[in-house]
Amino acid sequence: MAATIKMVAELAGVSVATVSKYLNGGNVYAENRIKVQAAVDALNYKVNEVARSLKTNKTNTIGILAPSIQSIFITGVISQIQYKLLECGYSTLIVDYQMNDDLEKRQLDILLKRQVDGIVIFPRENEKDLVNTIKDQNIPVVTVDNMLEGIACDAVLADNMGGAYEATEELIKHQHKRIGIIAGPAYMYTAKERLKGYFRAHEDYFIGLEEELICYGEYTEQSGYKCFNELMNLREPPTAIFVTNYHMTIGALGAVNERNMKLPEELSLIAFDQLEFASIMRPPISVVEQPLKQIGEKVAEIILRRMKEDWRDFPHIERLKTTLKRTGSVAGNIIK
Amino acid sequence: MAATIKMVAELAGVSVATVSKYLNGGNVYAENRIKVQAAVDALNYKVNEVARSLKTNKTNTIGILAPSIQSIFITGVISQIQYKLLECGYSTLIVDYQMNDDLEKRQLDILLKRQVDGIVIFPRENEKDLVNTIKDQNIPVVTVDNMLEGIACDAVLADNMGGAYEATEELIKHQHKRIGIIAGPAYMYTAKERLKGYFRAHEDYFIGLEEELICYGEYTEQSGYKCFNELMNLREPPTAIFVTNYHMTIGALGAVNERNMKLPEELSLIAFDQLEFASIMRPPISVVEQPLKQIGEKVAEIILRRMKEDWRDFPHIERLKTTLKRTGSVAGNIIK
DNA sequence: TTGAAAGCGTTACCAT
DNA sequence: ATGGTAACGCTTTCAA
Repeated sequence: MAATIKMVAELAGVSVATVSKYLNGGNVYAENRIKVQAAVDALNYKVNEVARSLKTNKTNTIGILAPSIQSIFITGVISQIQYKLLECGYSTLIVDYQMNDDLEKRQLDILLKRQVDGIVIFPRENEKDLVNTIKDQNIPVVTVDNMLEGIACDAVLADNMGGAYEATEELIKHQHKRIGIIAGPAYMYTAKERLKGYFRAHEDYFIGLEEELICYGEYTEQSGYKCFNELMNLREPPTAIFVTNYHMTIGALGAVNERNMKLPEELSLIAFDQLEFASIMRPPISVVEQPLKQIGEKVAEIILRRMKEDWRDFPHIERLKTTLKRTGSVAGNIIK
Repeated sequence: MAATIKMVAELAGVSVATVSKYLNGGNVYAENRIKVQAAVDALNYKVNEVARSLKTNKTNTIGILAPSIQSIFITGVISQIQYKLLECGYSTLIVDYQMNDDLEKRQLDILLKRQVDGIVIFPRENEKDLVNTIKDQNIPVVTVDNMLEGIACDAVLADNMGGAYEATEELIKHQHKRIGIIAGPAYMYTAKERLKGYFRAHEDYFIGLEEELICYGEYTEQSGYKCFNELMNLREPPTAIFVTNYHMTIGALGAVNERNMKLPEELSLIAFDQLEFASIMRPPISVVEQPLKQIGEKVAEIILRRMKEDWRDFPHIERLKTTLKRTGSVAGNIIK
């Protein structure tokens, strides 16, 4: 049976109120401080956060609603959020909805029932209702890696357009004119932004866009594989391909192997996302990396501010710079 | 302001006791059921789990204490645990101690203060004290991917010895006689077991062990790189290498590239762990995979049983079979 | 500075 | 079946 504040008070010979004040850093006679601390030690007392939460109406917990916890992007960001929040005395309740709409609702419900003080959500597409539900309860919410259009909500994401622009530009500068893109689902904000970066780079360098060079995948390995083959089966295949996320890159590289193609001689390739294995591929894969740490830090910072009722810059949209890692998967003469 | 049970009771014109009974599936007049449900809907009432927990002394939460949530092994297992527990109405509070002893203690403290009903821990080495602390509080605890020796505790892990045996045997069957191993830290249980499998296979096939072929890494990328080079710099280097975890495999493969070596012609290689990229390497890397899902399921099953006070088979040690994926990174004539 | 007591939202006992 | 009420462990107000 765990010790309670009452037991501590009795052992120390003071009132419960005094113990509470001591524990929360209030003014207590030096003499009593010692007695209370002795009792705490003797009983190995630990405050019951459940009771505290009920009384204070604050759980010091923020919920994180993620589509999956098996993606390095997501866990990297979450890990950083956790770390930052921990410093400020907050815990995180992470729930994973396995890309399933129903489960997502249930999981959000759980977070709400547990009275989390704030929510971080990695939306996929249609969670406007969810976000509104949360806002209705006056719970701060920050979205990550996506923007829910037509809704006022803080959001933190990578500069997807900028990153995609940089990737495309890198290919263009290597003299590529026919650049294929394996894009994400047309309804996803990040996918749209990445595509936009690809478009802009073409415009800026006066290269015409070819419809057939744009293939929409589903951010999955299978679709990456399929799109890659579609692009390479064109009458006039691209000389370079930009793959816009991790899983599709795996699929595309599988197809590269199957076709026994040599990178970068036969094809230049550049990817978007965190690729732990990028450096050990032969050749290493050039990649536009997202700033995981900074994203996590920014999310934590914003949600902490909101929980302190600081709404000055609401809604805040933060786009963080990506990093292009140039390695050996892009070939061609460099112009410029 | 969120609705409370009292507000529901008032609106429905019944007592809070009746509402509570209704919510918890007790016997309530059909007429009242309807009235209460109507009030619940009207107010968008959601039970306050914090208050419920205080009263029932159960949080329906289990804590997961992991060294990091950025490893696919760990997140794969956690994801499965979450999923299974969710079905039974439990949530999971995941905390990540970033391989840091102090942080680990703090995080455990948080779990305890939050009154979790059970704890799953991925220990590294010296968490016997921690586990005892938990047991002292009568909180069920299950360890994953490690065995704390000299302590009675449920444990679920891959059959590390069997998997390592199989990997080594695979190499032996391809006529390799000088097989290097990049082992884990000598103090880690899983590392010891994997090494033991390597030893046993040598014994069973009457191949002498060579001290110099055993290199102890730290389960990190850097150490994998370093060990690989040490092995290949031997006067008589191995013809095959068994790398015993994910990170060291990345390091080793980096060294392979740097040396511009051709797998499997110049060296056979086999790895242990989940390697998402194994199949897209050229050649694909043969790998002994851990049964993530089954590990997660088993953990959930055991902790659920313990929380129900079913201690029949305590302490239960479960070793789950690994799977050898044969691909193209092992060469040699096959004997059998 | 201290302590008695109210009350957070819920459950569960017990009388009705 | 229903409802009044005590109790869970804590914080906070207010009087002393």
